[in-house]
Amino acid sequence: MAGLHRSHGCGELRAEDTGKEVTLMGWVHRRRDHGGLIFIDLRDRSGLVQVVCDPEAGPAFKKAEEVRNEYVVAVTGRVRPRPEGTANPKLATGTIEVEARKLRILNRAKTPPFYIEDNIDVDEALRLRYRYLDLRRPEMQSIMYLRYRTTRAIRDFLDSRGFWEIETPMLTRSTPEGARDFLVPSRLRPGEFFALPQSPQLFKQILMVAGIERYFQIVRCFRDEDLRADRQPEFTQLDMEMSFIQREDILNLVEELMAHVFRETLGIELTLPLPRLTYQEAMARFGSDKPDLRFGLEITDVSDLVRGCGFKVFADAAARGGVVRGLCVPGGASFSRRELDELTRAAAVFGAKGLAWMAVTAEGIRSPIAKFFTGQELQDLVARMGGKEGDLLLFVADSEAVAATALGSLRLELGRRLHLYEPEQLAFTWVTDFPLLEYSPEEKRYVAVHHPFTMPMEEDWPLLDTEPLKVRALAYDLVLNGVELGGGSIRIHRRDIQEKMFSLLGFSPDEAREKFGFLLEAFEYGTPPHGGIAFGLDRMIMIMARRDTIRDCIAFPKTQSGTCLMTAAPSTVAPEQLLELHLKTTARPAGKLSSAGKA
RNA sequence: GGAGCCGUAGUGUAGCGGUUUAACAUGUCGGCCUGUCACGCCGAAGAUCGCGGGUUCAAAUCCCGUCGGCUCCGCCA
Repeated sequence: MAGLHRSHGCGELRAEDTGKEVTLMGWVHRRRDHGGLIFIDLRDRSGLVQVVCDPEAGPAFKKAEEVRNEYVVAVTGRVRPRPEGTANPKLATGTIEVEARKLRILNRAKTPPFYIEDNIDVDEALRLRYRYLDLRRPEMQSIMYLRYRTTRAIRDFLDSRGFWEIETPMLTRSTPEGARDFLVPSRLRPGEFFALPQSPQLFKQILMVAGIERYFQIVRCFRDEDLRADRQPEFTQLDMEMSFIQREDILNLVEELMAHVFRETLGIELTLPLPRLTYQEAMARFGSDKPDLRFGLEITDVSDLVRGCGFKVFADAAARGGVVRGLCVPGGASFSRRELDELTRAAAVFGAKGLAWMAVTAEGIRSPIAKFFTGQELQDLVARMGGKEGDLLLFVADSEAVAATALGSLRLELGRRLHLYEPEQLAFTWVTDFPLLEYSPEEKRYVAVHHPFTMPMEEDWPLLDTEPLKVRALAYDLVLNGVELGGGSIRIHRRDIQEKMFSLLGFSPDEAREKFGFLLEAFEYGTPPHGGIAFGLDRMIMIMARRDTIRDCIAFPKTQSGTCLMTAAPSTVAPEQLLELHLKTTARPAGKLSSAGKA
């Protein structure tokens, strides 16, 4: 490197730079050796440029013969226009090239196990094992850059609205409720453990007691649960909390935040206000508490129409307090037997015991169950569901919850299959008025749908004593394209309501003090009304980058089994380390992970 | 905890109706080549068919187990 100073990024050079003497540093993307003339596509973070090594131009040519893909090199030369007819319109730098005078090999490279370019078709395990090569690919770099620009836009916006970013502990206390904790043993306190935070929930509320008024944090959170395409054991939240506000204030602020972020990062203007659905509506119409509003295909309830019908499955479901609901699939009458079987299987995954269908044809209704209905009943069903010739009516008869979720998942499957939406579309919606409580059969008690500090809606307070399951919470989720981006609530700041809540959750005052003592104590010293929200940043980036998994939006993600293929973590540790921590394991460790380092 | 899909040269695939020199593409290495940009042409090397066991005269191929990856259910206040 001595004496060499990088003057430009490879991708920055343009026709205006013609004649300039430049020094570039980057990776050899490709070498085209014509014997007497060598082309090198040189790549760095900014892009690609063609370097020409001509024996006449200097000693670079000799060096270029040694060069291989992914070698790190420095090139000094002059920018010149490409000869007539040799411009490359596919490259931003395609009208010019750099005539290399000097070329220095800064580092050699082994041949990489996959191409360093976009749209590669390799096993994801290989990409994860060689993540540093994967991240060298332009599409991955652009996601990392998008992620950085997004957090910067968030910070800019919240700063302009008077929010302070404050850090909260990573080593904290295990609290009941919620996901499984990751535990960290305390060396100094034998037998005791810290937990990694599932979210900074309690701390941010205490910051409100502390008079911070407006807090945010872009913060790592940890949940020891099974992974999914959109779930990692460690993930990043945008966490916010505000004092002296009401629900509307938070929703409005978040809408402006989203509008700012999408404008600054993607140049997309959102139309405000964002749509809103209540939980009830979302479940009834879309069969989901995170409905994908990029397309219609709404669910229709026909329970009343089939109550007395001759088809026992429907009539019984309606009579026993269940529901019969359906979807009208445009053009679905042409589905094959096999496609119908697939849909039935898809519905079964979510607990539906069966899927009934009726095809609307020119000759009338074609269906294995048509014979159980009168002509009038069939006519009413088709009319209610808006069926037209060529459509397919699908029905699920079950409890309300099963019918809703089964049809909700069918709806998504059909939306995808029938291309009912453009993948590019962005459909935000708020879902509000979540139930405060749900009943847990395993624990035989009520559990909080959101969390134990969520404020019930004031008009439902009387129901707390009579029908707690009907109480709605001042809780809200922001949903984008069927993905839950985040959720929050107005918090309880009144002691009597908090005590009521604990008693509904089955905690005695002593238990509540034992589990949440520090928060309850803080609340006794003058708590402002407050509320907040938290967003899954990884998921947000996933949608913005139009990816199918958050693994693509995290620099170093874990596999579905929670391991890191690059570092081979987790691993066993030295016996002395365990001894120091006063730990003894009862497990035989699983098979060793193979890692790049050991290969 | 459960269901499904996948695992064959560095990479992506074919072969799976049991007997093949395990094929193709690409990459790699060597040679030739002064306007290519997925450069081209010629040649070469490269595979314990994820691992273990079983069935059989014979297994990449069939069976069982196991490991790893992915998707989903449960789980994720």
